[in-house]
Amino acid sequence: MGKSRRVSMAVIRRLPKYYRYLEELLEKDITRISSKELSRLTGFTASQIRQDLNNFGGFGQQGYGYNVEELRNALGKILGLDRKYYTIIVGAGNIGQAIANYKGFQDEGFEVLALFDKNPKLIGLKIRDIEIKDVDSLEEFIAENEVDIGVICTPKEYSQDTADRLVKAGVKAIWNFAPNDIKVPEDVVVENVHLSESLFTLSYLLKCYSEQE
Amino acid sequence: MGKSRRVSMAVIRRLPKYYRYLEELLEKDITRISSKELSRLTGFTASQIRQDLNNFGGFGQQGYGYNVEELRNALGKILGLDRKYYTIIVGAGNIGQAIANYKGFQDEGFEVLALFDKNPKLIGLKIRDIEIKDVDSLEEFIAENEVDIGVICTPKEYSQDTADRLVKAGVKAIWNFAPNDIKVPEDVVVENVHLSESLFTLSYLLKCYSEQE
DNA sequence: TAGATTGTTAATCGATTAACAATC
DNA sequence: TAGATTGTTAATCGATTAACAATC
Repeated sequence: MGKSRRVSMAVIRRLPKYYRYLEELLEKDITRISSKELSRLTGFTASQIRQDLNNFGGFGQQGYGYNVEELRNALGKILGLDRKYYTIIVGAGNIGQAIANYKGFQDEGFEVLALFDKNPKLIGLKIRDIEIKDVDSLEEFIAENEVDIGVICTPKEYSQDTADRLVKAGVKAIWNFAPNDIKVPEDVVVENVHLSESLFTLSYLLKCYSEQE
Repeated sequence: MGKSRRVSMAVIRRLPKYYRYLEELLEKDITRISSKELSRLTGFTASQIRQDLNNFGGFGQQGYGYNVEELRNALGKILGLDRKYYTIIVGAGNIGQAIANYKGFQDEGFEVLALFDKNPKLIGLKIRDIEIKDVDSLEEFIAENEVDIGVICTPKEYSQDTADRLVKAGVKAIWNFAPNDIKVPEDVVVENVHLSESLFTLSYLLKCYSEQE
């Protein structure tokens, strides 16, 4: 049923933000919202919001706006949050452990099944009740468990090798925290979190602002 | 000397990636590179790369390309990486500790002076040799130390209050890991790392790919 | 010199904004 | 009904790509 033209990445990256604000509104027991009000919250223009949403369907009603709960649910479905995802984390260092510890993802349906590391001092330890396993058993684990998402938290030297192993074992989605890019086949999706790029952007902006004075 | 028209955010966000690949080339002792080769590495078009760089000056040479070291240094200067930054981290939970532990930032000139938390069990502990202090002493610390960047790693309930306090104390740049947006005055720059938005984008993309089959 | 590759201008493409008829 | 606000089309704006003269 893929009737629609492909939705642009610019739109897609705004969806989670809409979803987040709708969750917030729902918590405050607000039942309806107009694109104008949503514009004030998100900083996007009302026109853009209506355009974005209409990529996926007409969720609103003239003269009324949008029902918060309906729109939240619709966006959740669009984002694929209406199901559970099983994840594993490769690299049980600082970032790997921090992600395993973070409960927010669990609440949204992303469950961490296991951590993997090659450091014998870490293997066998538990983060919450998630075991750190020997990375040598990675393929075996994936073969025996449904793994939807592989999270790469290794140093950059191992990120490509880890990606290759995950892909070969059948993982179709990778969340990459290693500070370099990885190559994967076309049917595998990668989302990068390049923290240093984010930090460098901040330092650029800070420089610009201080020069203005 | 602000001669140039303002550079678009799209360009700015590509600069750290150029910088990263140039560092990599330098490590491999490669001395020159053309926009065409850089295109192969980064995935951006050669035309775009030349356009991007020419926002800041003519770093290349016809028939030759770019000198890797020169361009790396030029980009480092543009990004503001030719100086040291003093940072503090507010919120010494999983993510706060992970960032404090990560040595990569230190190597690029970002030094963590202190962590702050309100949990008495954490106050007094050290991450590497960085002390976790009582968040009540935040203002005092900023008054007595040069703090360029404040990193917010608190739960979402405290992010706005933390931002307000940092801003009031004179901090001009905020790196925000809390899963919500914060409001700051115009002369303060904020860079968000919204991990759940990143994860939701991944789940959207995974859904799209699997539906195609 | 001939070949390569830049810097830059012009052309294209896509995304955002504006406008408004439809309608709740 | 009158007012509000959507969905959608058209207009604008900005970013990317193509092309090529300049020149190392």
